[in-house]
Amino acid sequence: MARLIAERSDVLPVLGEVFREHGYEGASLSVISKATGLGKGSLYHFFPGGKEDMAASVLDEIDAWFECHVFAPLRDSAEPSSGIGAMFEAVAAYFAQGRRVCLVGAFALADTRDRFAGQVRGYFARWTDALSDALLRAGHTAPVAQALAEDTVSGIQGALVLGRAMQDPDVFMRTLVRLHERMAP
Amino acid sequence: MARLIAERSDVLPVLGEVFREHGYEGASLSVISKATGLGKGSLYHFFPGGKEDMAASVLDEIDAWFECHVFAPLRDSAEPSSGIGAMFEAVAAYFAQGRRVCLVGAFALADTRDRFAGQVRGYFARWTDALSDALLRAGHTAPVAQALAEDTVSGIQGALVLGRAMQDPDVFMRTLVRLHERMAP
DNA sequence: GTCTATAGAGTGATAGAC
DNA sequence: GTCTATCACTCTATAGAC
Repeated sequence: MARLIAERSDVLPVLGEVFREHGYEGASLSVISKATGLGKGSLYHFFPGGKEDMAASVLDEIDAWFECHVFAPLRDSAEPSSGIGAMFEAVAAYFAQGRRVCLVGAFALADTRDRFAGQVRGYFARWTDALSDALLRAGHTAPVAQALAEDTVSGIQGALVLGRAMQDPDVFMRTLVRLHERMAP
Repeated sequence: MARLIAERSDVLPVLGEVFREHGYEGASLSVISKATGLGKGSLYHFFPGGKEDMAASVLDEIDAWFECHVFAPLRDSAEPSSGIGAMFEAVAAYFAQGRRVCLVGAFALADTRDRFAGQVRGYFARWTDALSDALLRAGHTAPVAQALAEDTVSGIQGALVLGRAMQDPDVFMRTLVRLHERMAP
């Protein structure tokens, strides 16, 4: 019954949802095993480092997705405003209009921060840097671009927290619109 | 050896720090027992409902602190701007200038959201309502007051996430200053 | 004797590693 | 699937205050 269904890359999105729903500690191997349909043996074959390996791989995958759909457009768009527009669209889609939580943000708040400090920090550092760069090219001064970038990235995270807390995804989309409007030069 | 040291109310702040540091799932009874210096017997005497009871009591205590130092001043200050000023001061102190995380926000992002949904939601609902009320009395229109209140509360949460992620507490204080400035009528 | 606060051995269940 | 460690929790025992 070998090599029929799964590849490591097929498992990562499922793993991501499990960690999002249950958190790192709450995602037990039995929950993971059930969600992925893989036995513990297969899981340890794909992720020799166990649960920590799984979470780190999920963070890597998230980072790659944002690099491709958010950070790169911010840096590389000829027209910075279109890169910024792409960012807001990608973010709205990725977080399912506020119904989905940011795993990196959740890891930052929990004790998982220390365990995955480098990946957590890198994700947010690259995001704010890329956005600040785009805002600079859009005509803002360096300190304004820096402040706006910080406010926007943290505003997105805060809206995800508040939306989840209030059980109202609209909070997220409303906030996204206002954050975008504040960037008008 | 009875009735010498501890009262329930003495234990709550310690419990709060334990949950902040380790999260709900990560705060095992042995960690809690060690941190509080209380055996399981005492813990279950004070909190018959076990760990869930402990966390709910901590949330209640946090709520009471904010009610006293944040929500009430927002609602009751003769001069709304002084209530708002008091809020920013209390928030900076409570979150230790960004070195301390918001337990309610962390619970909102994790699977604990469902378990403590009412308390999590109530905390944020009362905060945004009280702030919106103060902003209204400060001269903003109702929709602007509502939007500003939402942006401010979520901005505070986001700054805590970003600051923790970047391991840079200054992010929080910078953001607090900017959030305050945006409220100028 | 009764009540409250305490400690901690002992429970079955379940965790993650392999 | 097997392993050991640890989980949340229960229960018994006991100290002192009334």
